Amino acid sequence: MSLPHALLGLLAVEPRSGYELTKAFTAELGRYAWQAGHTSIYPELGKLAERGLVEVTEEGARGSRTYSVTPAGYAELRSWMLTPRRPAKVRNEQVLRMFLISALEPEDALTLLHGIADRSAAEGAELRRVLGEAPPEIPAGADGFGYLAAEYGLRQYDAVHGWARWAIEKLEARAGAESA
Amino acid sequence: MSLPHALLGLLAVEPRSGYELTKAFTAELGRYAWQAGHTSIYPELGKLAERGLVEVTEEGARGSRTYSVTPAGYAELRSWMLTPRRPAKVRNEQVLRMFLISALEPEDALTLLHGIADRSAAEGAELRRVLGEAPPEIPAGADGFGYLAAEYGLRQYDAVHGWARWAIEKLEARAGAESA
DNA sequence: TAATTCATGTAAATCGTTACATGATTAT
DNA sequence: ATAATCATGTAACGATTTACATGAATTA
Repeated sequence: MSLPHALLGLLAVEPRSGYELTKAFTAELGRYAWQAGHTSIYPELGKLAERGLVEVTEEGARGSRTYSVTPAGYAELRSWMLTPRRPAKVRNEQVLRMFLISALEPEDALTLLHGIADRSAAEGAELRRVLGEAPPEIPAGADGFGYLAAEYGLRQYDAVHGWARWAIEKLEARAGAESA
Repeated sequence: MSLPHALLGLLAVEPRSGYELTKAFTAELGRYAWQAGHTSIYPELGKLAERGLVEVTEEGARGSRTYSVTPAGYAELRSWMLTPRRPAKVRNEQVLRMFLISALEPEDALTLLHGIADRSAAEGAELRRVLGEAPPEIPAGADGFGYLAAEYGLRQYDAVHGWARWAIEKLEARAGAESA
């Protein structure tokens, strides 16, 4: 259960409300790393506050509460970040599909692989476009957040794309050899 | 909830018992794609059997039961494989750490990145060694399973390694600029 | 014959998602 | 005024994990 650490990490970068945290999980964070909805975030913030790892440092309009990490919270985050437990929790529906490709008929497998190749190329290009507008160095402090993540996403798309193209070639070679 | 599809996929490649399926989840499948333990696998097999998507095709020693996919089960698998639902479920503790790196002090961030770079290099090398012993073409049928997955893992390690080295360089450049 | 591995299961507790619910503020 | 967005929450259900439990077959 890594949700509490995800929240501590986001709040360590910058204090936020539950609502703002929720938005972070619908962006890249939720897309590549960890998903969570507001119905798990709000109760978890309550638990973290009870444990003294976060605290409400500001209350705003519409009953919004801005949370910050406490020193104890930062210590907990740091410990979790630097001591990876094995095995790490992994769950990725897309990757699962890739692992199961051999279960399909070759024709279906190729259809799926072409879809993966096309999508990874398109999303990589889009991300590259967005990154092209960003500064060439990592901005200091809170602005640096997302910079490393974006580059990770980019390399991820490239890796998936390369793999899909490779797999297509291999499958087509096999099909060719069989019909020959 | 992708567990039923993971099971259908594994059984479509080759009929297995719950025990054998459990072992598959502790190997690469569980490491990169989807985790599950025997306590969720056995009940799920029961549910799939009730729905007519799998059936027991063999009973062996020690009460073991070998399951196979039915035509209906294969149809369900195929449909799930070829129509990716958005957003896909993603949960990866290691990737989460990467996303939260900016929350750490630069010194801690570098420690973490060096650890990631070292581990991805070592695991990539090990996988490369294992793959070096494999045939250069995808084996037909059940033996082809794992071949695509292994190459995916390899490219994954390379991508993570490249990213970590890039991030280390960027962070060191920033640290240098600040102290200058 | 003792330890290990094979092989399956249940129960309780925890975690996560979906559906339901409310009200304040801002933009059109 | 109306719609959209901001902002928080609870309840019920479903999924997952951890702990508990059993016994057969194999290996040392």
